[in-house]
Amino acid sequence: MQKLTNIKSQLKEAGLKATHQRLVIMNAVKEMSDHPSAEKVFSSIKANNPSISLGTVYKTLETLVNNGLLAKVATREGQMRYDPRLDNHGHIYLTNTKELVDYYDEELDTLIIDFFKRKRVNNLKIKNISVRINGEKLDSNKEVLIK
Amino acid sequence: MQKLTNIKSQLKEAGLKATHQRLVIMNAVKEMSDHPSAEKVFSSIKANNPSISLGTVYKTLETLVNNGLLAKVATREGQMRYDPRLDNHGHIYLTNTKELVDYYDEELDTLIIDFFKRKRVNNLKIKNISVRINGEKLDSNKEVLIK
DNA sequence: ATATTATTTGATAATAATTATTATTTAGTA
DNA sequence: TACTAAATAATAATTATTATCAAATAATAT
Ligand SMILES: [Mn+2]
Ligand SMILES: [Mn+2]
Ligand SMILES: [Zn+2]
Ligand SMILES: [Zn+2]
Repeated sequence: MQKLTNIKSQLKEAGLKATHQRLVIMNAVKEMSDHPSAEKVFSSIKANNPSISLGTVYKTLETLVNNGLLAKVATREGQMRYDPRLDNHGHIYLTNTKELVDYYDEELDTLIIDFFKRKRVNNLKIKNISVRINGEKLDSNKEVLIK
Repeated sequence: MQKLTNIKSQLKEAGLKATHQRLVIMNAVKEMSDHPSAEKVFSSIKANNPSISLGTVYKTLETLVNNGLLAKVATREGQMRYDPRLDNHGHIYLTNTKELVDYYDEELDTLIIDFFKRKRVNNLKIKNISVRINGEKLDSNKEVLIK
């Protein structure tokens, strides 16, 4: 598993100890494509790592976020999810399945960036602008796609 | 107070009993311009209405949302806030002060709507699209404004 | 106006998600 | 291989929110 070696160096680079727990948790978030919650990460790793506690999962995810290795995003219902993609992108939240799907579109990015470039922003330091699409997944077997 | 009479008819129209609690809570959300949490609504009304309980505030806000009289929006940190504005609009979340500020812009709306009109949307029924701006408020006394 | 009744409320308990505490363990270093 | 600061496991605590249910009340009928 070459991936774990890569994660190991990411941790080192961030000045974090490369513990087994961090490797496993970081790897789990990267493998789960739908922005897992802490609970989801916990249950995905527990078969192979029964000794890792839920508290450690929460604390580790927080550490990874604070050190810029993961992003954190709230669902419309207010639950926190973890995102291995660090670049700015949008999300589609499927209200019926609670899936959170990435949405990338160069053109939309440009459109929005250009739009705000033309605006006067008073008393605000913008950190990021994101588009969120809420909707219902129609066929739960098929993928959601906007293209 | 003419406002309360108006709220009363909104409640009736929605098929809800116009209770004192509902009038007071709805009025409080409308008066507080920064999308209050249930706790904030509770503390804003408790001086004049010491008998209204926090549970009632939560349940009433939920009822008002379910009947289309209020909207509900999660902050980036996952807490729920209540919004008296029902039309589709964006929000600016001020991470330092936790204020949630409305952002209206016709032009941006049109831009986004037109953009998605040109897209193929597969297996998804879009309910709404919103733009969220996260940033830091620079001077806590002055207002945030994008124009 | 009063009685009737389905709804709503207040008090309280319960739950869900997350964070804190602390003794024990471990990764990185010497 | 030993040392030590940092991390973890187990557990308790907290925060935000929802559920329960007996008592109160708004809307309707008399
Ligand atoms: Mn708008
Ligand atoms: Mn929550
Ligand atoms: Zn994402
Ligand atoms: Zn708003």
